[in-house]
Amino acid sequence: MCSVIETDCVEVLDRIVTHTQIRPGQTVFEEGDEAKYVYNVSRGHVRLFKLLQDGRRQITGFLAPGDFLGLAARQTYAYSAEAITDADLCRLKVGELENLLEEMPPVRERLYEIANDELAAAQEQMLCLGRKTAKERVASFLISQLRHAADCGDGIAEFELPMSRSDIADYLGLTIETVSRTFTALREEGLIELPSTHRISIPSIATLEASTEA
Amino acid sequence: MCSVIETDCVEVLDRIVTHTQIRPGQTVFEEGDEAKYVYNVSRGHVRLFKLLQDGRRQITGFLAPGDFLGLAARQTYAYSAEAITDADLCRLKVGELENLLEEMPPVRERLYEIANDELAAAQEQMLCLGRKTAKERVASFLISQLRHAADCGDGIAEFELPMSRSDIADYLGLTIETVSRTFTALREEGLIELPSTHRISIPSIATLEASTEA
DNA sequence: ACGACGCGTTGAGCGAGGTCAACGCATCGG
DNA sequence: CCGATGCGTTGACCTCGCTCAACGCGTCGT
Repeated sequence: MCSVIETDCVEVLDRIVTHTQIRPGQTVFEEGDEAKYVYNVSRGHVRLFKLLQDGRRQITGFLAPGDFLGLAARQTYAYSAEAITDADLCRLKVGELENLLEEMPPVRERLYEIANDELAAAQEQMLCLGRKTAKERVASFLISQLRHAADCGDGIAEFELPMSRSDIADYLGLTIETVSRTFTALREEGLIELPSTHRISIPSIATLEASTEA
Repeated sequence: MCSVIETDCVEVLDRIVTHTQIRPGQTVFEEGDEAKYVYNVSRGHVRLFKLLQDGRRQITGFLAPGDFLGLAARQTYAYSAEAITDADLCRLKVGELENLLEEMPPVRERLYEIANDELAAAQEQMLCLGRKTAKERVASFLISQLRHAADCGDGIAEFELPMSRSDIADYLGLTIETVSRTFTALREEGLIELPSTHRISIPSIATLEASTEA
């Protein structure tokens, strides 16, 4: 299922791609490593993050099946990547990717689009981190996770959160405790339901969306 | 000086580009506007930002001469843009840009690089907003502004801050007062000097850099 | 010349979210 | 079967940065 680039050329890809499996918590690469490979997530979930020297962590994104990893085209990776769940990745040497790009120019166009989508998401996240309250951040996060889940199938407003409270906290610039308290508060207000710790149900998307700002 | 794309093809550009001048505070475009044009800053400084309904503002970036505006390639702009100082922009219809891209494929490659640089900067900023203290944020900001200024000439560690305290606050996810107090604190610690309100001098870059984290 | 205004600074008090600590609950290995 | 471990929740307290307010200073229009 590495076919996300272009469904036509799966056979070409199969020849130059390596499949790997990783376990929860396992590192794909670390910030500063030489950027030899580009990856695509075919199963499971991955977190991307940056660390400060004293261990403070900022998660810059979560990846789901179909998402790319390490496209940044710099000499070294600008962030670290770890599996959240069991995951399958397919891996491609950056040199091979460049060959591919010369053979198939529209692929570069597609990569450009991906970069711009990520950029737009990053700017939205800056707004979140810089200007929203804890409640607004959590609500925004849940809405965006819902959209992601909705794309991948069912229209129903219930979905799985594969990441831990600690991951959510480090994504939203909060502490574990604040995330937990905010979930509880949202539940008590009837904005969300928590069938289990990692499962979210949203009775009224519009109402929750209203509490993502103002 | 729109020649930043490719020095070779200035003549081609001159035919399809329009020059405009804008005054401090004037809007270039607003979030949600139809993205008809791409711009390049040839003089002055510009701020990019997103707003919440109640007026809270997050500045996502500052542009200096040579920087591009509105490259995001979506249907509508994902953020607003305003002049900080008097500024000259050159403007290009997105359609024209696409023609240009087909004539000169390496330009697309360049745009891809630009997008990735912006993405890396955005991720660094997320780390700042999500996990750094006020002092660390201001120090990080000053170091990055210094690097920008250093690229554009003099190796000396003194430079101009074209933006107001309010802009800095909205970029760093702080209030005006906290920014002001932090400047004062950094000055009292000898980490920076303030020859005037919008002028910064850094006696020891290494020392200031050390206070951008941990 | 001068009041008005915008911008930056400083002070006093407050509150959202952080810190520290205890506890519940599920999972797991012995 | 049971203690250990990891994760999430809850409570009590504290602190960093926010709010509100006053003031200084430079600029501008009249």
